[in-house]
Amino acid sequence: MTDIVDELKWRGLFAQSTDEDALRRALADGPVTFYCGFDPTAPSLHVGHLVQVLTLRRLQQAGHRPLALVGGATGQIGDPRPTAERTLNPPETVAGWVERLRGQIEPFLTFEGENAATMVNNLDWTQNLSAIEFLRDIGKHFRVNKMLTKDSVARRLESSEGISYTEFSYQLLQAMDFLQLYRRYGCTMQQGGSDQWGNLTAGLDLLHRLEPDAVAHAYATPLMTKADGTKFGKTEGGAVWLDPEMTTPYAFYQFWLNTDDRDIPGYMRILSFRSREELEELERQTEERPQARAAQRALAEELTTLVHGAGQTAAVIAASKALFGQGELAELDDRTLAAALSELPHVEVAGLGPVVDLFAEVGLVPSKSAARRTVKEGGAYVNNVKVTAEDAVPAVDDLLHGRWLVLRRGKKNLASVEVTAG
RNA sequence: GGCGGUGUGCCCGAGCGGCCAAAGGGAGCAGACUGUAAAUCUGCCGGCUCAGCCUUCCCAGGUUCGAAUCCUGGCGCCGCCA
Repeated sequence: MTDIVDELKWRGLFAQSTDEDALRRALADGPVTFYCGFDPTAPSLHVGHLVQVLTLRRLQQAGHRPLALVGGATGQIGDPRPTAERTLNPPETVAGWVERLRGQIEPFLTFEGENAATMVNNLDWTQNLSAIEFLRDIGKHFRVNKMLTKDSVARRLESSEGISYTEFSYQLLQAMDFLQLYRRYGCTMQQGGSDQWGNLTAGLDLLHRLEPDAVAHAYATPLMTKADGTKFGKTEGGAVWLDPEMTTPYAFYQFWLNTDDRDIPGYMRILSFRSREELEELERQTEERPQARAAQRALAEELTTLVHGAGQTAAVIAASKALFGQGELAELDDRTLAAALSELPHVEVAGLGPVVDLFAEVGLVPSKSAARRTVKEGGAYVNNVKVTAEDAVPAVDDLLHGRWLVLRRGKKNLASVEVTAG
């Protein structure tokens, strides 16, 4: 039986923790109730959140009891970013996002059995808290001197923008969560990304101060990094979201498929639920035949299945094969093509217009100017044929099966146009 | 509260009355090479009805034939003093 801490360490999922021996003992002794928070700052979680969500799942599978907190309160305040002050979102908006995030997290956890998960919301213990109570009961336990040393706060103080009192107060709110979850659910461990370390320990400090008998821990997962130094989780379209409306399952799958060879072994360990033996075999394959991208395919398939389901995954794999295949698009049969194209960004038009307009309409480029540029640079394709003239207009004969065009920008940005009339 | 400084395109940052859609760098996009990878080289990088036109240099007024550049007021930020 592998010790869960050893398991997390082998996977590269153990960035830091408070007293490691104590934590190891607690996790070995029996079910530990632990929590991880997600702030609703957008309508969806993105791939960067997967580390946390999947670690919750992993720990639950190891017998522990997860509390998944979606911050209806903290989401209205905003954790200070080192770069700039956040724009406040209306409370109703945040409330809507809370519901969406809960729905995204729930499928990863089990809400039955002895270590059933629980969804919690910090609005429950903050909305009726008065400002005076907050300042007296919570604020009194925080030293501003120490709060100022928190990295994101310190950096903001150095910047020309400064920091609002609102965001400065964030760490108190989050710290209060740990205290409340300890009191309400017996929660004794907080999990978070290592960028949250300051917040994790702030919560622990508050808990220790107000509940002197509590034995609690903080555990941080590493941040996902990329070998080329750019930020993990972004593509040219921005963040890669879990919401299929915001990032198509096809794009989600492709995101993982395109993982750098140097990154894939580490990503597999962090994100995959495959066994150690399987992972080591995939690592070996990556080393020997990187061009086959066996590990990338395995991870893309596994994560797409977890997030979007097996049916969607089969569809996007089929679509990827069809669209990146060597064969002629025109030779694909109606059904295969229709299925593949349905995975792509899509637009319906009544009649055929200039290629440049079509590119802009499907969102393959942000403007017609950009579309012209792409054509000029030789990066625009219609049905895999390079567009050479800026004012080109597709002919009716170009339509695949009488109604579709496949637009492509660069090597792998695809979209489809369906002509519904004319 | 006083004095001084500062606010430029996604980010950093030059410009200090016309030659400015605005130097340079970063990020990003495209092309070549590849494996839907990385590295490298090349080009592009406000919008449009694109050899031209339109909208930008914190906001609102003003001076001028003409302003990112000058003046007035406002707002944000930084520093020093109180």
